[in-house]
Amino acid sequence: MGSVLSQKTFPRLDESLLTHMPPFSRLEKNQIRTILDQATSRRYEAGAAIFEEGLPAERFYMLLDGYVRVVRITPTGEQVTALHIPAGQLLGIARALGRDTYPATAISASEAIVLSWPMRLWDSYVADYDGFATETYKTVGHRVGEMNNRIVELATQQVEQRVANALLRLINQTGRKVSDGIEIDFPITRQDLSELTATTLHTVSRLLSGWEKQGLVESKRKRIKVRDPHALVVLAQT
Amino acid sequence: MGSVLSQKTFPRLDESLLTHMPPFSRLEKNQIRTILDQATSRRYEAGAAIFEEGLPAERFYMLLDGYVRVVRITPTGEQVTALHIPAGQLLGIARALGRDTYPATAISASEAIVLSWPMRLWDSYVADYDGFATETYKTVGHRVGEMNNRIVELATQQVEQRVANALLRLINQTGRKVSDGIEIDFPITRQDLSELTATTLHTVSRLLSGWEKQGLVESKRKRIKVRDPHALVVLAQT
DNA sequence: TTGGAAGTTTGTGCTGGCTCAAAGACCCGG
DNA sequence: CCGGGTCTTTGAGCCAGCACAAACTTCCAA
Repeated sequence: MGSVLSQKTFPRLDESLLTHMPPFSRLEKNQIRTILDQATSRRYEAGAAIFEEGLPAERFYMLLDGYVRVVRITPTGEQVTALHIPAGQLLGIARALGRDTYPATAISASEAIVLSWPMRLWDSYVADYDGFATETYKTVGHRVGEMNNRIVELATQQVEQRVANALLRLINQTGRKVSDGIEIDFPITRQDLSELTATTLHTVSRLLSGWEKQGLVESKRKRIKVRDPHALVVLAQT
Repeated sequence: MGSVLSQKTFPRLDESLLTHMPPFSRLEKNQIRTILDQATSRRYEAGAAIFEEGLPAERFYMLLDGYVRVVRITPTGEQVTALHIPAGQLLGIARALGRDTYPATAISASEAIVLSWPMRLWDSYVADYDGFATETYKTVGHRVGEMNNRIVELATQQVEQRVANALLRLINQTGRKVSDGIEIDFPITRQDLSELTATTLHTVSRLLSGWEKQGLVESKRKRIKVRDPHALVVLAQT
C-alpha cells in the first residue's frame, strides 16, 4: 500500500514555491516567508494516503508536485474516485466546508510533494491574507462544478463515453505533449480508470484495446497516450 | 411549465421568519429587520424556475417554504436532479463558490415562498453578520457531502437500491409522520424519482408497484407514503 | 359532462456491460 | 535468469434495466 518516505522540514523552503499558487499569489514576499516557515513538507510515495475520510481534520495541505486521487470507500469495500487534484491546489480544506473531519480519503497517484499546516492556522490565514479566502472558495466552486459534471455523466452517459471523458479530463489536467500526441504524465492503471468511471477494469481494457486498434490511443502498462484527442471528444458526445 | 404568480414586497415581513434559519440565527432583532427590509419576497408555483444555469448570479435566495430541486440539463435535454433543498436553506449562493453565474437551475417542486437579495449585498452580509459566512459554508459543506454520496451511489449501487435510498433521503428531509407511515409532503412524480436516481420512470413505477404489493409503501399519483422505512433501509443496503 | 392533458401501469423483447474464468505480458528482486 | 507479483487481455454467458408500445386513471378546464 505504500508508506511515508520522509517527514521533515527542509532547511529552507524557497519562496518561489508558492508565489505562483493562486491562494498565495497576491501576497508579499515576507508574508510567504512566514507561511513557509509554518509549513511542514513531506513526500509521499505512490499509493500512500495523505489523509483519511472521517478522521479529524488536523492539517490542511498544498500539493506542490504530483497528483492526488480523492476517493471514498463504499461499505462493501469498493473504491470510488470522486476527484483528481493536480499540483498547485490546496486539499484537505475541511475547514472551508465547515467540517471538522475529512470528507474523503486522499491518495497520491504518483510520488507527491506536499506542504501542510496545522488547521488552527486556517482562520488566521483567511483573516490575514488577502485573496486567500477568495481563491480557496474558487477552488471549492470549481470542485463542486466537477462533481456536478460527474453526477450528470454517471447518470446519463454510457460507459464508453464516460471513459472517453475521463481520459479527456486527465489529459487536460495533467497531460504532457509529446511528439505524436498527449500523454498522461503519471502512472495510471486500468483499475484506476475503472474506478473513475464506475465500471470494471475489464471493460476499460476492452475499450482501450479497441481505441488502440483505431489509432486513437496508445497504451502500455500504466501509461496512456492519446493520439487523437478530437476523435475522443467526438466519441464522448455521441 | 408554470410561471411566477406574484412578485412584490409584502407590507411588512415578520422577523420571526428568519430568526430560526441558521445563517441568521445569531443575529439581533434589528439586524434581521434590516436584512428583511432589503429582501424581496416572491411566490413560485410548482415547476417554476427560480434561477437558471449559466445566467449571471444577480440574486441569492432563502427558501422560506416549499422544496426546490436543483437540476442540470444535459446536452441531449435530459434533466438530472443533483440536489433537493428543503425550506430554511439558502440557495443560489454562487458567490460563496467564487462564481458569477449559477452552476445549475433551481426548480420549485411544490409551491414555494422565497426571499431574495441582490448579490451585491452578499459581501457585506459576510462581513457584517456574525455567523453568516460560517453557516453558509456549513451548508456548502453539507451539499458537497450529499453530492459525494450521490456519486458513490450512482457508481456502485443497483437501481433498486438507489430508488430506495432516494425515498429514504426524501422522507428524512421532508417527511411528515402520518398514522400508518411517513409521507413525502410535496408532490412527486415517478418521473421526478427517476431523474433523482438516474433511471426511467418505467422502472421506478415497477419498483413502487412491487413494494406496494409487499406493503412497504403506498402511493397515489404524486403522493408517496412509506409504511415500513426499516424494510427500505434493508433493501437499500442489500 | 366531456375532452384532453398529465401521470401511471404493464407487457415484451433486446442488449450493454457485468461476472466469471483463464491466460498472457511485463517488471523487479534475489 | 528465474519466480512471483502486478497488470492486462480476451472469451463466453447472462441478466438487470432500457426502449418501445399501448392502455388505463386521475385531474382539470370549458
